[in-house]
Amino acid sequence: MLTPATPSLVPDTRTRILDLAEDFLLERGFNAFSYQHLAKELGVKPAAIHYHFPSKDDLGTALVARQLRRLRKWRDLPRVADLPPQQQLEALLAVYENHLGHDRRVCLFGSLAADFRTLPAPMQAELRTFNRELTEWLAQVLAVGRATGTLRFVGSPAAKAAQVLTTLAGALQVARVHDETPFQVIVGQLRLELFAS
Amino acid sequence: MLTPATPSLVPDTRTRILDLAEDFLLERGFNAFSYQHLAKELGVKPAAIHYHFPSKDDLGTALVARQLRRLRKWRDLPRVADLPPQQQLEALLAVYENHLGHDRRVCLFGSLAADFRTLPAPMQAELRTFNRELTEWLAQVLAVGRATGTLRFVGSPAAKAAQVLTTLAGALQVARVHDETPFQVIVGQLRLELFAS
DNA sequence: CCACTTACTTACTAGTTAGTAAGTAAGTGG
DNA sequence: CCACTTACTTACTAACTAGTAAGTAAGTGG
Repeated sequence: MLTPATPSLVPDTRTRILDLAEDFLLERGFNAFSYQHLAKELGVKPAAIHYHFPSKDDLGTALVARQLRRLRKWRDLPRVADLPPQQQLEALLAVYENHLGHDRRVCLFGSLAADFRTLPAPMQAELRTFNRELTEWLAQVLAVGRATGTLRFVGSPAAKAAQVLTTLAGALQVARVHDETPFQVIVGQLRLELFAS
Repeated sequence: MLTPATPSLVPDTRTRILDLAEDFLLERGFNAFSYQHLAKELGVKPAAIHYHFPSKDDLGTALVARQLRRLRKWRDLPRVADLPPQQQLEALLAVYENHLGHDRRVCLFGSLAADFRTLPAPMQAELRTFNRELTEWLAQVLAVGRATGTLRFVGSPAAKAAQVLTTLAGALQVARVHDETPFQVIVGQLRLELFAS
């Protein structure tokens, strides 16, 4: 085999394409990079990318599908799934703080929402599923957290989950436009309101 | 004059370009429309648009600058400035609900944040000013509202203002990806938390 | 060892992009 | 009435876009 099943230090080209495309997507937006940009940076020809992902639509869809698989894997990880609710929420906040530390990358949702209507239908569908599953997960976390007295909020868990996730996605966008400060301020406000004192 | 100073039913070409570019920007994103798209829809040649806005950077900057002028005008309008805080907040929510009703358009900030790093520097600067002034205005509204007992929140008015505006921008993006429901849910949650019962 | 697959490169097409230069018709100001 | 300005159109360029077709070197399975 040219591509070993055992993970090596140098990932195969397909993975390197996905990784770089994700970089471009989260840093510049889906309509702001081309196969030429990818090819040049990877040291291959644009046609090599067309070999792995015949069209940019295929590439974009693969990108969102991979992120959805990551979400499901992360959510079901024992070190996440077995945590008490307030620590599950902290783990979620850590993911967004990690984006912030990674050159103020926005999250996948925040990078695709504005261009949503220009995206291929399968990509739109995957993104909807991604957002829905993440919201449902957080709603469950919030419901248990309030029931056990470690988290505090008014209204339904579903509404609060939608609000919190929307705020987090937006906070990364604000961080990009200004600097890290507003993100820290907004997340500080979320902690202040959610964590029962 | 070819272009009367008195506002007519048919705006001049420059204004028609700005209006249509704003449509495209809020519906598809800055990197997803071209001078050809604008020209075709307006029934002019692309060079006519270059005449009014030599480069797309100029057009984009004019777009954000106009929105900043609108914000200042709206904020200082007697029918807004003279309102009690809770009604000023309602007026702000009405602006976002109006975006929702207008084919689920995202707001200017939400449409530019993802592509921010691909934008010309003057456009970035205008967007920063726009977001800063809006946040400062809302912080003041919240401060007065809490002092007079009509609005309720913990933490600083500045932090709460940043959080609320970020949530509103994000809520329009979520509405685009799904439908109007999550927007209504998120704004309902905001009202529930902010308006003193 | 030979047919086949994988992972590319080379070479190309047709369409789109922003942007420019030159021309022009219509109106304006002195 | 004439020089000038405004608001365009026509005609063009150079670069870039996604995408395709054909070729090829290296490895794989029978």
